[in-house]
Amino acid sequence: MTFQAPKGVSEYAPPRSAAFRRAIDTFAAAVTKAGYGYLELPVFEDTQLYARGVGESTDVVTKEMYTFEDRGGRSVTLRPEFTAGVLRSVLENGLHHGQLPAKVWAVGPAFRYERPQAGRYRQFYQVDLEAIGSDDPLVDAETIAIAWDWYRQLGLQRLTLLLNTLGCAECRPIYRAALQDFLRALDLDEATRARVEINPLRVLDDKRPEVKAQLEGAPLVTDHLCAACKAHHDQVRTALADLSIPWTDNPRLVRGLDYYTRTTFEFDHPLLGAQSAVGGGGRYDGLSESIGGPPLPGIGFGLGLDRTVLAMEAEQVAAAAVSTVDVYAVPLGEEARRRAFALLAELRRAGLAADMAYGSRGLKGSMKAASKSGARFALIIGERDLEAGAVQLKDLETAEQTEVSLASIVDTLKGKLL
RNA sequence: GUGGGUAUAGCUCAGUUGGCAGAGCGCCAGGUUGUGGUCCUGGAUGUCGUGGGUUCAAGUCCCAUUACUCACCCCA
Repeated sequence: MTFQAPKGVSEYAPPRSAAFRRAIDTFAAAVTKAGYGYLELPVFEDTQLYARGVGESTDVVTKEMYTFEDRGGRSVTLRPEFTAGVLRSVLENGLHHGQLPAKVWAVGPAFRYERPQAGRYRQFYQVDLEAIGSDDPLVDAETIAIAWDWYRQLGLQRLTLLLNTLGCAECRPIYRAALQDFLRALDLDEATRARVEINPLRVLDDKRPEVKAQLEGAPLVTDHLCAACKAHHDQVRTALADLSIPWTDNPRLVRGLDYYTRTTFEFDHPLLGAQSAVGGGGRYDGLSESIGGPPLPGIGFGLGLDRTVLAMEAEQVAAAAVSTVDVYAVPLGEEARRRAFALLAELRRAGLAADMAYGSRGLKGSMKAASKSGARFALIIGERDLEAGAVQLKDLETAEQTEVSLASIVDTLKGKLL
């Protein structure tokens, strides 16, 4: 073939796509029950929204964005994450003027120009959820619980929830200065030294052994929290404990986006190789103002669907392709094909899932197709049957076959299947 | 952006010191003139990633290139 999918994109064809769909459908049902409304968002935004929202110093903005100029000379960027666009939409649609928090969710692809590897794609999929306009720690706990329960519903047992707090505008600068003092004394490469000056917290996240070793005695946020942040953090943890959700406190958990304040969290899976974070999120109490909105606290998460599917496969809980049809018609001869085709539509209108053997295959081949379709019943329609005004109804599990009149076959099947 | 590995049928992969392009699975057909799953038999599908080079001869050796893949960085 001349064409292949662009480098680094993920795509889902049957039977793998079943797990992908199930993940989305399960999420949609769960968050709808928790009061979240659906947001259908553009897949690209004004480049400045991400530059200012996500943060000029982040890798996402400096080297991973799909940015281009449209024909009108506007700089637009394929979304590298959801939160900035969600907040923009909430503000633009005035949802923050209604009852708070404004609770919304979204799903779809996001884009980052990176070198692909296991679990990391240039076009990847996320479900996203945001609660905007409340600083109640119970809202933090609610979002975490929703993510946790979703993973459990999908059958995932081996996830670890990592939890941290990054402080607020009050206490973070003090901690930041203390951390910088510590980091400047270390033996670090040039890129990391630069990061110490721009965003020292992210140095804590470094996974290289030679750097990790030096970080042993680094000052921790949790020791520099103001009273309000400490109380907030404690209340989040108490709420999680009340829900029997296990977590691991990780004072080194930073996350790569600049807007996070207070609560941050991440879900890690042990079987995914290097890209082990299947989802993550946190609070972003200053984000609204940084994109020109009113002061408006918020919290949310993005959960990676690609990595979730990989985790489901690794834990062997990905849905096996289940039968999608109940009835499979097997016509013999041209006249029978016409009648079967019409009957098929009738069955579907009656609410039954039905398919038939298309093309001119022999009876044996058609029966094989019926068997492979996973249908419970085969409907054999031959010339002899048509003359008798009947069809042969075969139960493909028991191999039991009965003759049913054409006039009553739809009702008969409805009786058996609905 | 940096480093390693791989590329042969629809899929998973074998292919020896360079000597006729292979297996399993899947697909199709037949065994059974109107009956699936099991079984048996047969069949189709290949620019051996691409371009060059060495050689009487290249899937195999050399060079380049592209794609895929894993890891670093970072993140979903």
